[in-house]
Amino acid sequence: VRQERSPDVTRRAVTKPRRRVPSRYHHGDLRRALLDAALIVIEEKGLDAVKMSDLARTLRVSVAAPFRHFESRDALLVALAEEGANKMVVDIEAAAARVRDPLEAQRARGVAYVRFAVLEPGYFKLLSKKDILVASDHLRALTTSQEALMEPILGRQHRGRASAALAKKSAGLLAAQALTYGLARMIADGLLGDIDGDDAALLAVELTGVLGEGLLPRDA
Amino acid sequence: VRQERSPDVTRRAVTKPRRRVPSRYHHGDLRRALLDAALIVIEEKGLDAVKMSDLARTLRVSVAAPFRHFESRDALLVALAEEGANKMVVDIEAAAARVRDPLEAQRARGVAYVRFAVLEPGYFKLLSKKDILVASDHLRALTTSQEALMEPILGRQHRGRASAALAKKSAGLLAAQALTYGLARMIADGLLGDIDGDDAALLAVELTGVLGEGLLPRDA
DNA sequence: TGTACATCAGTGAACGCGCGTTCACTGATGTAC
DNA sequence: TGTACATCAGTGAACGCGCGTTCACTGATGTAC
Repeated sequence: VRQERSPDVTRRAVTKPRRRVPSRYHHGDLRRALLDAALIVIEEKGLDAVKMSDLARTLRVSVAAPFRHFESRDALLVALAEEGANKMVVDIEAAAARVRDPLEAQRARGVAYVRFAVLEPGYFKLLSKKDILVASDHLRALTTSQEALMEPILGRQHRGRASAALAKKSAGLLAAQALTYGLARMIADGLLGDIDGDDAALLAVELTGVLGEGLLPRDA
Repeated sequence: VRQERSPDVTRRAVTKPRRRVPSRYHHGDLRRALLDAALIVIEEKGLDAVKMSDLARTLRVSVAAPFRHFESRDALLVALAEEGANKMVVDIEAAAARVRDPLEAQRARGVAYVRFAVLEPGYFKLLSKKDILVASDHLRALTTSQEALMEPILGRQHRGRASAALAKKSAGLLAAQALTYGLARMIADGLLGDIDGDDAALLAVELTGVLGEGLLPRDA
């Protein structure tokens, strides 16, 4: 009994990426297809343009079918956001891992972040919707790092050099984040027109370069 | 005849800010009240929460009444955005005018921008909706400055020192904009939690300070 | 000062559409024997 | 290998609600004479 099932399961797993063509009744992998289609809609027309019925129509499936795979529209978007968050983290850490020096690694993260915003505008837009991020513990974790950086800067009690140094370091980190976040958002919001991933990365490199060296003349 | 009207008009203009209390049939200034109410809703619950019928209910007026003053919901939002854009420009230029040195003036603009984002979160959110900005020539003009900065940076043909210098200057300006835009957006998007205008301004001062001096140690 | 009339800014009821979601159903697939 | 049955993933029709917008109307206000 088990002998028969086991190979079956294996074969299916192996051939998974291949289309199952078939009867058009049972869709190959509707769940996957819904996520993919939604992402494309977000890229092209924004989050609000994602309609369950449109997705169904696009995939030539009845309007009720999507609800076999997602409890609600929100659930679909949250699932998509989680995929996006994973991809983003993987991309960014991969970029950082290629560099030894910690400061350069941080810079590489910033560049990768901007690049991600350009290459995956759908995911990026989705990941900047607060109400969607809040809907999942997994996603919430992504966004709770920045606040800690402010404390040393805003804390009025700069007693001693240690805390002044900490404030300076925090300000540097936050400046770097604000800069990369700002650049990414400017691009995503269309303020810089259409640009490709390479140009975006180049901009990120140049701007973080400015941040490193400073705007003011260095009169030794 | 004219003698009678003239003083009337004058008196009305002078006492305009005062409430006209009255019959509750003719609302004192429904147009103004609608804009104010919409702004509050945006601040508290976001743009999508602005419903014409809710505004009407809040102001104790029938659902049809708002349409006597605005052709459509969109028209109301555009009018509000125009007010916001005016206020923003006034605030920013006033801040810049207080400073002599051009570089410091630019920095003051950045600080004022961040402050505006915090003090007027409703206007700020509204002004970052692309489809609303596009709806008015007046607003479109606000957003078409950045793209020009990219050219010198991205232009592959860095022939001669002049263009290299230009690229450097553009990179500096764009870095400053990205940084302030990023900080403002981080705050508006709630990534930094609740902070007040003074803290926001302090953060902006500190971060632009970092940008001025540079992150890397200055080994003379 | 009083009256007629135009105009403005409300009312209240309803329309209509878009869209998420549900329901009872049915065809296809996999498993047990 | 063939048959019975459970289960899964579809269908198609409809519900229902939220909300922008419209329509014919009416009360209030200002102006002309």
